[in-house]
Amino acid sequence: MVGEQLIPRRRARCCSDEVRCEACGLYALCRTAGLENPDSDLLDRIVARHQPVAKHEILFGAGDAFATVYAVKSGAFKTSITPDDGREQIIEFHFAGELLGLDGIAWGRYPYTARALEPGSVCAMSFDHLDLLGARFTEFQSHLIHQLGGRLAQDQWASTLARRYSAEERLAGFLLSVSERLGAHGFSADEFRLPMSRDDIASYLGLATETVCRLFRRFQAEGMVIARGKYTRLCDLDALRGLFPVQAPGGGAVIEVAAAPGVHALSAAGGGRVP
Amino acid sequence: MVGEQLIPRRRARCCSDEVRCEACGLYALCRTAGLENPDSDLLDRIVARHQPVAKHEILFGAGDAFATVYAVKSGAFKTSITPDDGREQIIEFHFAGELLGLDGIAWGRYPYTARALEPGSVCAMSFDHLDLLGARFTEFQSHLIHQLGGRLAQDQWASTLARRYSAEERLAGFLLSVSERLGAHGFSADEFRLPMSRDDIASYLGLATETVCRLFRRFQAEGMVIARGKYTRLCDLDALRGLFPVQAPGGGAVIEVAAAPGVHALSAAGGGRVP
DNA sequence: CGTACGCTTGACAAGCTTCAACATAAGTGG
DNA sequence: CCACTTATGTTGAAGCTTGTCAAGCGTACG
Repeated sequence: MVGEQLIPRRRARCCSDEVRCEACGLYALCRTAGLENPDSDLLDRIVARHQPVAKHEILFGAGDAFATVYAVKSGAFKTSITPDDGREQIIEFHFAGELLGLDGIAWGRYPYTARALEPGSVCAMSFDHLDLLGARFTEFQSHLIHQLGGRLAQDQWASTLARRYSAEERLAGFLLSVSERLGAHGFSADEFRLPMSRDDIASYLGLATETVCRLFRRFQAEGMVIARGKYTRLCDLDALRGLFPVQAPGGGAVIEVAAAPGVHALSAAGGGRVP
Repeated sequence: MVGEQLIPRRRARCCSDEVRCEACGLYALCRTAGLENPDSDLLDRIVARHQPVAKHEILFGAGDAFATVYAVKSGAFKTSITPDDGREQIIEFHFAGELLGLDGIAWGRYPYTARALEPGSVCAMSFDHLDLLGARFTEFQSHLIHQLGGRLAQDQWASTLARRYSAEERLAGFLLSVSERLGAHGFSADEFRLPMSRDDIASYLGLATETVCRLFRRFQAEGMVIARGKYTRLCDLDALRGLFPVQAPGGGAVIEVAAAPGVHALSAAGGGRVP
């Protein structure tokens, strides 16, 4: 009997730094596994919740056997690979509410290393004992397919972004993307802490650290942002959108779909919007 | 009763330009739908096989409702979007044996346009009547999850490639990727026809057409490739790998996994290799 | 056989990286 | 709590890669 005690949908700190379950990428999967039923301990056998993670802690390493999908509850992570030349290449950043490790499903191993950018917590869903789900397994898969499909479209987009655009456009696109993703999970969309270093941003965008620095300075001189260290405020979203005019397809769709109740992943075209 | 007549696993032209079913990305899904049983017409109600496609023909357009996943049987396709500025941006190329349209699953619409680069044929799997699969639906989903996971890892990789590397490295990586993908589906890995224009390659790699031209010429001058128009021969794979030292993760894994019999998608860590 | 499109090549300009030096912030031990 | 050390961030100048513009060439297709 763990029940509500371990599922604090609304914690004391309402505007806490921890994402609500309803806004988490794992929500649909957890719900399938019995989240809605406090008496069921099925969920607890599949999902280890609220695991604290220290800064710089490694969640999984490149090549580790795939067994778990993580959801970031609070804090932020980076995924990266380190080729032979030793220079770390950032693959993606992962903020509260987003999933980590899905890419390992096909290969059976995680293709990159996941490391915490700051202290935080995760929920860990074990994929080893999904047979416990029984009849719910099919529904579970449907939600998983939705998650994968959404990530696929998002990554195609990020890939295209990186190829086509100039340094200025990339940084604008990056800031807008962070803003949108934080906003989609219930955090402030125009004022936040960028938990990663300038080096990480540069690696992610395929630029030199110095270029990122200069661009932050220029954006600030032009009144578009205020950047003091990791603290970042987007003052003029429209100006940033002017620099990066293309809207990401399905940016927030992952969440909408995942949170929509009763969606049949393979036939529904997005389902209804979450109020 | 169509049976074997419509499933020519070995056509008259053994080394035909058409990929074998066993090497096709849809194979595991087709098998689930009854490919192994010639008497079953279930497959025919779900998959429209060997549809001819003319050069430049559009398979689906950006924004069209998602209903079908295509497998390229022969020929090649490009997927692209055309933003407001009117300049077409290539998202990805798709060769024989590869899937098209998976990205539409989450959004319910195809996020880009798919167009034939040359005359070819496709198999079209309708996602509207999957309820026909009945008890096999779960297995079907497992294979689908594998496909999605594989594509996810591959796209992460392509994205990273585009960001980090110089023009020279990108073209080397591109040629190696084409080589590997063609080889994985039973075609020659060091001598092939590049069906797309230099413009398309440039757009895909985020370079100017002229840069791609100059690089082809330089590669040829250095004896790494022979390029006469679309005909391409990779003479020195090792030299190319020297330019682009990082191995793509799970490059051929999609096929291996999809073709492996009886793999349970969510638990198997890659399964056995296909002989 | 002719025309149109794609491909190739050259000259120049711009943007970004690299290298180097310095400033600031974050961590560490006395 | 402060001084020291190390990592991270910022700024400037020089050079190289790549894009842009312009023109000529080859080839494919009607």
